[in-house]
Amino acid sequence: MSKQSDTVVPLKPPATSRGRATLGRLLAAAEAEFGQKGYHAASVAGITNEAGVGQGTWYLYFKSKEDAFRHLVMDIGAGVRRAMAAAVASASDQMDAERRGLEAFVRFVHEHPHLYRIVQESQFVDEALFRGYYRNIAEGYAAALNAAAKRGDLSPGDGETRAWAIMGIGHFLGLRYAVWEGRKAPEAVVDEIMRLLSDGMAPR
Amino acid sequence: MSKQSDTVVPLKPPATSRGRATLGRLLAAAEAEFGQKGYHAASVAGITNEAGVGQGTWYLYFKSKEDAFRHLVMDIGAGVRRAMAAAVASASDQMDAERRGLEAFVRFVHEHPHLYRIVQESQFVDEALFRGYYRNIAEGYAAALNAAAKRGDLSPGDGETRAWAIMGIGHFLGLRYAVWEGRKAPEAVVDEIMRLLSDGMAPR
DNA sequence: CTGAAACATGAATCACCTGTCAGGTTTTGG
DNA sequence: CCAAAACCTGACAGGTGATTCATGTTTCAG
Repeated sequence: MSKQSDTVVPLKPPATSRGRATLGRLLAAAEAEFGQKGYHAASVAGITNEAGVGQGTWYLYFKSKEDAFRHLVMDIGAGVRRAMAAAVASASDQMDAERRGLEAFVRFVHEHPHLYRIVQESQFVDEALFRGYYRNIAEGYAAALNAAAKRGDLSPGDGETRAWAIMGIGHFLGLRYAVWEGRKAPEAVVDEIMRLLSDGMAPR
Repeated sequence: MSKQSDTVVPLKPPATSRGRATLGRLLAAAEAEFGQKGYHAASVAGITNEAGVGQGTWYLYFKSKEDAFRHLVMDIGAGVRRAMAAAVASASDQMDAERRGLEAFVRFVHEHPHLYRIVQESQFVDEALFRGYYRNIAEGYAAALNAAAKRGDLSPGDGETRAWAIMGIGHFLGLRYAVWEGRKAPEAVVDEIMRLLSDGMAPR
């Protein structure tokens, strides 16, 4: 689960419960600050202030501002993958999985309103982190789509291209509704998208 | 064309050709610097330095750092819309227009590699600017799709939802190929996307 | 209870940034 | 050619920011 995480995780996990509480407040404050202001405009002073601790305390838990930011991006990526995998597990067929995945994604964004901004800022901090975020999602997704096509659950077609295309649809769906309007996607909209995905929009 | 632009355009257009040349170098340097480093990490000193002019010169042409950035975002948005409108004008039917539009978009991104980063940074500078960028594109697009559906050039369906979905597909297509790999989208990939858009991927 | 380990602090350091300005240089209209 | 307009400059004023560190305070094992 935390293959890469270990390289950026806090220096040492806190040993006392006081320490764990402080780290928790610091992480929450960091997510809010990075999400609202972006990486560069966010300040360690602002984060520690919001968390109610002294500035020096930050460096007890993180090697640097950048270190903490990486931590956050990878946590978010893992969270998205976990939420979607869970949602899709109980699908009856692949088109059903698509709908559940799309809805789970928008729901996750709705619960993590800082997700987009944090992920997008990551490209200015570490391009590999940014690309990895999407590639990690796309990889598993493409494999699932290819398997579905092979078993006849989808028409034949390249899973990788389909995966990125559907990620794009989900991205803008989440942006419009969860991020901009703070709500889940209207059912009519999801229905329309599912029609597009299943039957396309060419005149019959 | 420049309804909003006027409010942020350089104080006065340069009167001499020397002035126009300097403004041009400044704009080019600003696009590169903002694109590479992001809004907050980019510095006026860095831009003027790259443009080969004194720092004070910047303020002869722009009210502030933010002003220039807005200028850039709106220019880019206008450029995208213009390029896509031109590409689509000669389409024979709507599905043909989709392909031309998609290809024109990726081509435009390929020619303006800083586009994504600049547009994405705009949400930390001025949320309305960021949303406007996408809404401007989506509006015209949705109208075109609705008209096409009405005239029977597409199956019936909501143009707005379709517009945002296809923008999402285009966004990731441009990201993967034009931005990340510096090339146009492979034809096979565009073909696969067109199949998805025209016929969907449900098993027949 | 006690000493060591963990945790906390905020002032100080050093770097860098935006926007201004007084003092030039270049271009242009007449 | 010449005065006015346009353009250019880089040092500076007024800030902010990340990170360090000397100096405490709190927690906990034994």
